[in-house]
Amino acid sequence: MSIPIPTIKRFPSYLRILNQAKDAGKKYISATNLAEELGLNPIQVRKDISSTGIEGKPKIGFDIEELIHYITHVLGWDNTTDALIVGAGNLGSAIARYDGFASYGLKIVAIFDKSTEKIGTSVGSFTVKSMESLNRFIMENRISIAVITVPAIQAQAVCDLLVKCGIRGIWNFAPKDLKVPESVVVQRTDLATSFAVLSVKLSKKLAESDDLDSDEDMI
Amino acid sequence: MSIPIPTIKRFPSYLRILNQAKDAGKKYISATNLAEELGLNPIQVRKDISSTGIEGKPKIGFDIEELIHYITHVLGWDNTTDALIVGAGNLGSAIARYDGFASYGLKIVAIFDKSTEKIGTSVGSFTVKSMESLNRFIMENRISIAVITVPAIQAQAVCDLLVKCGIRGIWNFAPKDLKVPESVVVQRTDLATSFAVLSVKLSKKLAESDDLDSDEDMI
DNA sequence: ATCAAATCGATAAAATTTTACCCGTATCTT
DNA sequence: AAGATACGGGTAAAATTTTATCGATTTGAT
Repeated sequence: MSIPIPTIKRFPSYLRILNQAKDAGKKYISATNLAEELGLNPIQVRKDISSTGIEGKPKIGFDIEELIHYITHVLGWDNTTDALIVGAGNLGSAIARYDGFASYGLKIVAIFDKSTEKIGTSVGSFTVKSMESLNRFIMENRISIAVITVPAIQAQAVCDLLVKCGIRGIWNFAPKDLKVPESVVVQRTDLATSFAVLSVKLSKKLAESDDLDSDEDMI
Repeated sequence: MSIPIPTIKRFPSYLRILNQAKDAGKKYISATNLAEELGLNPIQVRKDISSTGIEGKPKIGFDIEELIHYITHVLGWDNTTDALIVGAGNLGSAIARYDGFASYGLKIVAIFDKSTEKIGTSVGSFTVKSMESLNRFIMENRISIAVITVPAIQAQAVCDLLVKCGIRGIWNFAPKDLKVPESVVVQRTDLATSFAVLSVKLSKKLAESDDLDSDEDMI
């Protein structure tokens, strides 16, 4: 019944390819095709798709529209959710200006910062609001998702405040593991984590090619 | 011998806590302690640490300095690697201005863009360079890592160019699954993927608390 | 109309990752 | 000095995720 997290993580990539294929005028796509496009195992793609309950046709593949519809629904991206950003630094500003969230069903509606120098200035189409106005804003606009882009040292305090204001989902870009009550969901997006994987894979790869080099020398 | 990817992904978090503890003047830390700090299972922490070969002392824990040293080494963060950014948009600029990469052993040394309007302008402490100068720059400075922050539609072309120039590791922020030769490593950092997980967990959580609410109504 | 090729779906095997369990050891308390 | 406690380490079990296998189905070609 519940869909594995790794599958959830692949869904956005599927969506990208599917939308691309749809735009290209295609009506069906096979798991094999999707897999090639993403560098995945076709069997895995079929399994992922099967978790949505959608059925395909042998020799044809899956109905693209149907896949898009169901995956979007499973991700909850078919309804737009309003969110706010706390932290108008480099990253927060970049996120505020990014216009690609619409396709994730996410709509940034405000950005907050505690610095008096930033309050009132504009970031993209927003005017930076004060932390004092945060509580009221969340209540009045029934916001349930917040994006944290403050420095690590302030992250927990901001998080606590957000939770107190009733925020239920936190997308955390600060390099800090936040503690929240059981009723709140935190998802961390950490550059360090991502880069760690790149670092290790790269060293391994470089070591491999060094090995090859020395092998070749021996010929 | 080879360390599991999930372990690698947890290492940066360990490092953060360890450095924090070190700064607080502590000399030892237990797996239990680390686990609490990060919301992990202590057994898992011990297992992760055991993959570095470091041994702890019962009732005391692990030597913090030693842990920091080994984890940093495993991640290859003990030597600084130069990297460049391609794409001086919002995200590229934010990354160029971010000064936290030093602790990952990563040093951004230049930023490139194809837009004639951006070339020559400054982003943080850098001056945006032209794509024409990319090849020469990579050669002369022996760059092996590149960060891609161009729009999805240009990502593959930029990637191909980088590979041709000899780049071996690509940190891809574009929402696109890049195809590269076997000798090149790509790591994608995708906002959509991260947000997908948040979306699904949040809907589940909200559904749960709805259930609770209705349960309570029945009392 | 028959056969080959492509693909799906279900089940099971393999691989990976997480968690449990038990024992030994160092420290602290009384 | 004895015993309780906190913790590490090793082995094994459990859970999760990925991959393989095989039969069934649809299409297109001969």
